[in-house]
Amino acid sequence: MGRQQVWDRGEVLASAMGLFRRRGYLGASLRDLEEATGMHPGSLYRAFQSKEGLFSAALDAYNDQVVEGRVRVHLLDTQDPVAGIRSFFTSAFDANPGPEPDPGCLLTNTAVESYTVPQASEGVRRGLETIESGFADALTRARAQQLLPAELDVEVSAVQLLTLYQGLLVLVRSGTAAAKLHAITDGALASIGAGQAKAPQQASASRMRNNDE
Amino acid sequence: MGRQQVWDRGEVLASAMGLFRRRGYLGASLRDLEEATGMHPGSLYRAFQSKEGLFSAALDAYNDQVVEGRVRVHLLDTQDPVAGIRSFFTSAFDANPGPEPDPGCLLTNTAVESYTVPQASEGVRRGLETIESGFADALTRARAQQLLPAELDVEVSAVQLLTLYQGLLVLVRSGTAAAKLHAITDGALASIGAGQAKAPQQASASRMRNNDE
DNA sequence: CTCGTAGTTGAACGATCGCTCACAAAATAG
DNA sequence: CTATTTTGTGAGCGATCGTTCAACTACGAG
Repeated sequence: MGRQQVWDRGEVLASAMGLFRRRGYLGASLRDLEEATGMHPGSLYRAFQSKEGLFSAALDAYNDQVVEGRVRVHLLDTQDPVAGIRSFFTSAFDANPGPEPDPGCLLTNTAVESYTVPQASEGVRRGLETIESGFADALTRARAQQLLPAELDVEVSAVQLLTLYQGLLVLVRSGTAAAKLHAITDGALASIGAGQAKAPQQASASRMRNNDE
Repeated sequence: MGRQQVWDRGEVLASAMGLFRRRGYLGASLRDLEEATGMHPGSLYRAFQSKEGLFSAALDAYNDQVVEGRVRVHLLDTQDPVAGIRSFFTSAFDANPGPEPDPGCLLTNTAVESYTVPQASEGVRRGLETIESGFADALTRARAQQLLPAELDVEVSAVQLLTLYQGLLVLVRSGTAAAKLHAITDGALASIGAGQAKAPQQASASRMRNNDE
């Protein structure tokens, strides 16, 4: 019984997530969120109790949809795990269609903003672990396919890739040129020994040199 | 002629810098900044014109003092450049004395918060470049001392270290355990080929395994 | 001692913040 | 229909935001 809900939780969380990714927790005001989601403050607070509650739900949705989706597509379900690692990196800065430069990674941004949203740290931890274990899976398969050196330490390399990836996202936000980001991606693959058995794409031959956008 | 200024610009900027590092630009309110610096709004605005102006000055001071100082001590003035690179990494999460967990890197935080403080991007760029060229200098000297492989590409490795370092700072803010951060540092040195000629400290023998603080 | 100048002080401005709540609207039950 | 329950609506709350400004205080010059 009672009136039926007219808004879709997934759509609302997607809109809120987009705003939080672009502007951060503090930078997204409730008025902004109302406009983005099309909801009114009463309904928002009935559903999520507070701005923090909405953020928490958006972070969970980000983990469940964006992070897990990207990990699955690029790292788990790929035929060529090495190419998957590469595309996992490049898709973070390539293929930003329109005028919006970059939506930002909610995990990276929230980790840095952690002082302001302390109760979100568990969500951040969960997302980072999802990425790390995705790297570990891809590395294990790549090693089994002899695309990587047999003596590669998968656990250590997975953390290394996670760290490089987070650093790359920081550089993306700082406005680093795409060529440099590609060079970093090449270096990441080189550092785990890729290219000693195969060379699936055009060589990484010094894409650097130009420093700016 | 006229009344003489009673506050020290360096001290005021140091206090403001500390607050911005801990809480970010949006998270540090003017009331907070007044308390931290001991100044009153009138004087603050007379001297810095706006909150953004104060932040800009604090970011410049951060580059000139903290970043350049750390780069000089660990990367430029060291006898052993490889050990310097290691200590540059570890000093970002070790040696946090008291209750405060971590002040945060103003470059990392500002890059991520860039939407809110667009005119700070030049300062961020400058700081990142200082670190990168510091790495390049240390790598060049290390290679000359045959501490690193002769075929090492200094430019590529310097960007790689910068990216890893930024990623490390994100992980620090996410509450990653110190053991894991040490393992990342070990991996960073391993990825540039350190340890093939010398082993200046206790081995990196799998410090991993424990996942949490 | 007076005057002009540079610096300090803090009350208070309008705007916006996160949030509440009384009420209206839409659904089911009897 | 009426009664009950759930959801949507939006005016508006107190608090705080970044910022301004008029009064006040210390200095040097004449």
